[in-house]
Amino acid sequence: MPELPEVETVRRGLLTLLVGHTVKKVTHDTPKSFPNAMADVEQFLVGATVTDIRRRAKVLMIDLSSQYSLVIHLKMTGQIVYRGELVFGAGHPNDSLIGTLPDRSTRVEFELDRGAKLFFNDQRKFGWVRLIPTIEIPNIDFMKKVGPEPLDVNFTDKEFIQRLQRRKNTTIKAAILDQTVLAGVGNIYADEGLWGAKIHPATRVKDVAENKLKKLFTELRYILELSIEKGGSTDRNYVNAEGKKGSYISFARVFRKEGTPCQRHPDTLIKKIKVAGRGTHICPECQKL
DNA sequence: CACTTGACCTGTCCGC
DNA sequence: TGCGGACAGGTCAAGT
Repeated sequence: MPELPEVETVRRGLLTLLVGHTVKKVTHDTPKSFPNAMADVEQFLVGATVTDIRRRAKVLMIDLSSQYSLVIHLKMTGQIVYRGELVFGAGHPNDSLIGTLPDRSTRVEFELDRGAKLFFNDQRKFGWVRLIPTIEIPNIDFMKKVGPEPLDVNFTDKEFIQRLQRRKNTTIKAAILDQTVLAGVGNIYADEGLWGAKIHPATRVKDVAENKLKKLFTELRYILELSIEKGGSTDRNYVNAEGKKGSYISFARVFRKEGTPCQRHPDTLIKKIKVAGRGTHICPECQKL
């Protein structure tokens, strides 16, 4: 769920809401969600001020004045939600969007100055928050192997094709979901991009013509940009930093559209199949093996 | 090494 | 209505 556009939307929200706040206190209910020693929390988090919010792939980074950062992966059901007296008062309409916090999915609660709070909620406990020195972020395993940012202007379609073709015997869907090939694409945008490029998701990479791969790159970039514009996709759990849902899903052409007509072939219904172990949505007419 | 599958979790939905 | 099982999808570990 939280893929590149969703994490980017959270980043932009936090940039406005969180930068400048000082952390007063931290509590968590699940060691798995926040595995740091409390001694580190006391020394490098409590009393520190938020200086910047960054994103790489689907990973969010909250930089602190202590030269440490909160590194966050939302995985499937993670949420980062800010609640501040300056933005939401009691009875504010946004309260109804996500309910009262903390709730039973709240894993970490950050108390901030000026009465504000930051919540890390995660129903399924796959996500995590880690406090690490800012300078060491590039050395964590994920950062060392993650591929280029799709929206980086220096990432050329030639390189995209080269990186994809390293996985020549796997399916094209598995290849674009592989974070070492390129960063940030998950199940929703994989399906949307493959429909846009008219490629069947189960096609082996080696069997996809280069002009189609080039088209796929263009489509993925277009879709990711459009989704950021729409505030991301809310399928089930995702909300932005203010607890609000995204609207991209209403623009989706195939994702969760099974049984509805294809936009290019009104007589053909979108079908749901399984590729690379994931629910996959296709138009059987424009995406053939 | 390349590739696939299962595990991690919990809530929801579907069929009986 | 209750209950079991399938499903949701990001990443890593373990398996082929």
